[in-house]
Amino acid sequence: MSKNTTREKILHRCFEAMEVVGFEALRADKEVLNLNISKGALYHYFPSKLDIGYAMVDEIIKPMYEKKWSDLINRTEGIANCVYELIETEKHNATEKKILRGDVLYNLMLEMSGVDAKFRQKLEEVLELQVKILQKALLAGKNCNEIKSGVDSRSMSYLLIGQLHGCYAIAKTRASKDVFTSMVSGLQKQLIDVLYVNDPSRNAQRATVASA
Amino acid sequence: MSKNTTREKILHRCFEAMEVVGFEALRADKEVLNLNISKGALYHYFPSKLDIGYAMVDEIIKPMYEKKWSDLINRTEGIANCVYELIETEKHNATEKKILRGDVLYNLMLEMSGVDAKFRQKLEEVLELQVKILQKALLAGKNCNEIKSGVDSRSMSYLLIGQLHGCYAIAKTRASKDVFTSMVSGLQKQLIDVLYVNDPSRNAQRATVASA
DNA sequence: ATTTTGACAGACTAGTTGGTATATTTGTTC
DNA sequence: GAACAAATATACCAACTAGTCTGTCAAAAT
Repeated sequence: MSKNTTREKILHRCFEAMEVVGFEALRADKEVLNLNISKGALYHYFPSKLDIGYAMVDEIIKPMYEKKWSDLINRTEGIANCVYELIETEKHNATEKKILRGDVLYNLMLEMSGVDAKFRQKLEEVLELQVKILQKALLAGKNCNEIKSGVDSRSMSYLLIGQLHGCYAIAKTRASKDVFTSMVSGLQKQLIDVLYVNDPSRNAQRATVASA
Repeated sequence: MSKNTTREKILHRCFEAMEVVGFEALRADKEVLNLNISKGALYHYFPSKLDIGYAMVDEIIKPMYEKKWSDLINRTEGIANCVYELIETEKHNATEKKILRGDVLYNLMLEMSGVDAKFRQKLEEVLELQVKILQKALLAGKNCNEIKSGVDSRSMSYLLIGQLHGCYAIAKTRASKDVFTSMVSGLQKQLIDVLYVNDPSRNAQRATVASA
């Protein structure tokens, strides 16, 4: 987390740039030059541009998306509500600028999955990590009778992640935050029908989701 | 449709290449060289690479996605079934290779929406075209009591397109056709709960979808 | 018949790319 | 303080990029 070492400074700077322009359009040397780090230092820490990409996925993106769903980890009750609130958070975190950029992971997935096998594999890991968290949570939700017993937790987890992706993608092309929030709201409504035994949007109780 | 003229040959060759590698990675001059068309000819018909992109969207992609939903156009009955079958078609058309490539439009949306404003606008048009067809169909579906009256046809149309996108995106990174088909099946199940008055998957009657 | 035009050919250019070679500095170990 | 390795700087490079330039050639217009 500390950005003290040269390597970490390089990594975070490149990540910030890549968030905006994508991986292929990232000019790593020019980015680090703005930090008064030379090309020599860059290639001292990373043998190639792709290796910077791998490191970004492993060291920044993966933890980022684990944290995103962290409220669900090891939770045994209030699952339905927690899932609902996490999706709600997604809406609240959206800004016009972020929507134009889209979601880093999703962008990378589409950009790099077909370009480099190792990159694809690393992105798949991040995807799988999220799916596993969700899957476990949905299973727990079924156990405490919050989530309908008919749903297959694994495929539902994939679908949920994919659906969120869809919202980002459409909103990016529509270039509208409102499109995003209304699509996510639509998604939530759908989930209420499909997933939940009770309607979590009716829970007036304070959000069980920590603001960490 | 006829690929007889030089311009059309250029356009279709570039499109085929772009389907695989994306727009930025497309080397238009090298592609057309394989057709024994020179760089001079290329830049005779298109002032810039971006203009090739615009033409591809307008002249190839847009009609392609209109055709995709064409069975719904002006339909006044059997809407629910038709939507269901069109999604079913999506599954059947999937091949391992196609899934690795992903969906052309969705790929372009993520790649180009943030890069070039005119490109974004043209992609938005294709999106809007699809949404309008779906929206009209859902509305008609409500009229003939096939589709639940509670659904907002416009936002549901967006969501549906987005959800399909999500399936493509995840399946691309998971590099698996099976992931795609199972996600789409999950989506269909969801739609049955959310959208339809009756369950169209139970309609054993021959598909109302023409194979055109 | 001559000029004009549209369709093409292909060598060339200016700029950029990711990456390397080599040199120098800094820190560490004996 | 000599020896050695890690860290950093910088000039350089080959490959590649989109796009341009000049020119040819055949058909149409005058």
